Amino acid sequence: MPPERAPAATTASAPARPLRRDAQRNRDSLLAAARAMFAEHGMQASLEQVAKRAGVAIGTLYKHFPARLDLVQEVFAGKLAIWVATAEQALSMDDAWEGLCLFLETMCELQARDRGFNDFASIRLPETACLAGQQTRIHDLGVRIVERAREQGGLRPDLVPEDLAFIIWSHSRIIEATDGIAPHAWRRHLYLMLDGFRAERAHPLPEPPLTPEQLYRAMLRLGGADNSTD
Amino acid sequence: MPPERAPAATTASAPARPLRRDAQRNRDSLLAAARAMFAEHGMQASLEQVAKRAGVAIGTLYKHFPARLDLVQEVFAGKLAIWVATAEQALSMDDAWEGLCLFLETMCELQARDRGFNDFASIRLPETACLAGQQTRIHDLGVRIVERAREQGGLRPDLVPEDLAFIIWSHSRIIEATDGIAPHAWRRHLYLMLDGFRAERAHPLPEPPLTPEQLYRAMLRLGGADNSTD
DNA sequence: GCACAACACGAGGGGTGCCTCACCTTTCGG
DNA sequence: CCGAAAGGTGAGGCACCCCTCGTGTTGTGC
Repeated sequence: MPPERAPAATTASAPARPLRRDAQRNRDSLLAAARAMFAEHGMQASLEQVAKRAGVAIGTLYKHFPARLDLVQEVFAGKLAIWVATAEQALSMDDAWEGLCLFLETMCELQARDRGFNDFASIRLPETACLAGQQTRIHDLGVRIVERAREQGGLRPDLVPEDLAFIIWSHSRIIEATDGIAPHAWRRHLYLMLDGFRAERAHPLPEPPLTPEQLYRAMLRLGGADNSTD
Repeated sequence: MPPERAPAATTASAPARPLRRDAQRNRDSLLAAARAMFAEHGMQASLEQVAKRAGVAIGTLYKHFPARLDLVQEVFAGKLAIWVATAEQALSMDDAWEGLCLFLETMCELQARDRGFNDFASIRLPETACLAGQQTRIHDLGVRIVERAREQGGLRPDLVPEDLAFIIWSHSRIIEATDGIAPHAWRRHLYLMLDGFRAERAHPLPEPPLTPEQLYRAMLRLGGADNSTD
């Protein structure tokens, strides 16, 4: 267990100990290749394919990114930052309902453009991961966006932040199905769901929401820990 | 390409040429094992595991079911029949909206109880498959259920039968996420979506529905035909 | 321009899963 | 009770993927 990893500047010079020039070049190729592979094939894309696409041996990939998650996190750090920024913008809007729409639409658009991010949004990183903090931040912002929309009266009062997971998961599969066939279909689904989210004329729901623990466990599981039945 | 397959009595005596007793026994074990494996692990469960669970050699499995789809179809024929029967019942109800609810709730419940059926419901079988006709029947019944609910005024007028695929796909992922953690969570999501489906809550949708061709292609793709990017 | 640390390489061991086929074993009709 | 046909078997070929590590290469500071 390596006690620490350098903050890992994504492309440019690093402060601590600048990589050798060939190392930096390979690292960049790997990240570009991974970005492309993950976008096309999802977060589970073969690392050997990534290395091949980067024009680099598999051992080199493992030298730079000992675990798949190291690669995943560097690849998606940027999009996660966009997501966070959008959430902050959404919270700053006067109309909380419009803020919610902006938040969800941006989130779904990020998912739709990148099957890797689609997977990434559905899971929860282990607490030791360096992006775990950003994920927590998104979570907190989401809570506030939902609560504000509820308080302003646009959002139905029985809707809780955990319900947003339904949107993420729904989209995850809808995008898998329609990607390349009907690239904007997800938006129709989103607005159907949003109509279900509105306060006006809401009907009672038959089940309580997920508890935070249930949500956490579900997202962890989608991440990787196999709880098989054996 | 064998020109025909016997209608394949699921467990009992077959009319054409009764299987040898050991063969029948093995066949039944295989079906039981496959039912269990598919229910736990989805339609992609390892066939070698299925054979092992049935206490039978892998070659025997392939002798009875030369292609995975042969096994899948026999396993899910029963549930598909239940689905069809429910759809017919839904159509016979006076209140079309309640019919729609019954139809969707039963469908989702079948999905929730069986990860294999969850996958199965999301795909379209190739036209040569022996259950393809039943799938077409479900599709037709779904169309009539939706149209009737629209005509009676409960369902929003801009909702088309193809939109039901959103529910199937959504649930597919939600069940993957929450199975064993929050076993009824899917119902909350279903009723949120249903609120979005009601005529009284409709707001304009930003995208046209999937065309039947798009839907068909999307479901075919989830089935298996890889359209890779190479 | 040298020497050594940093790095790249890729064969190879381990795992999983698909599917086939040559060779036994069992059943069942006569 | 026998023998032929139906059926069962599982090693093995193939493909994929994971990850490691001993060896060879290259950049860089002096």
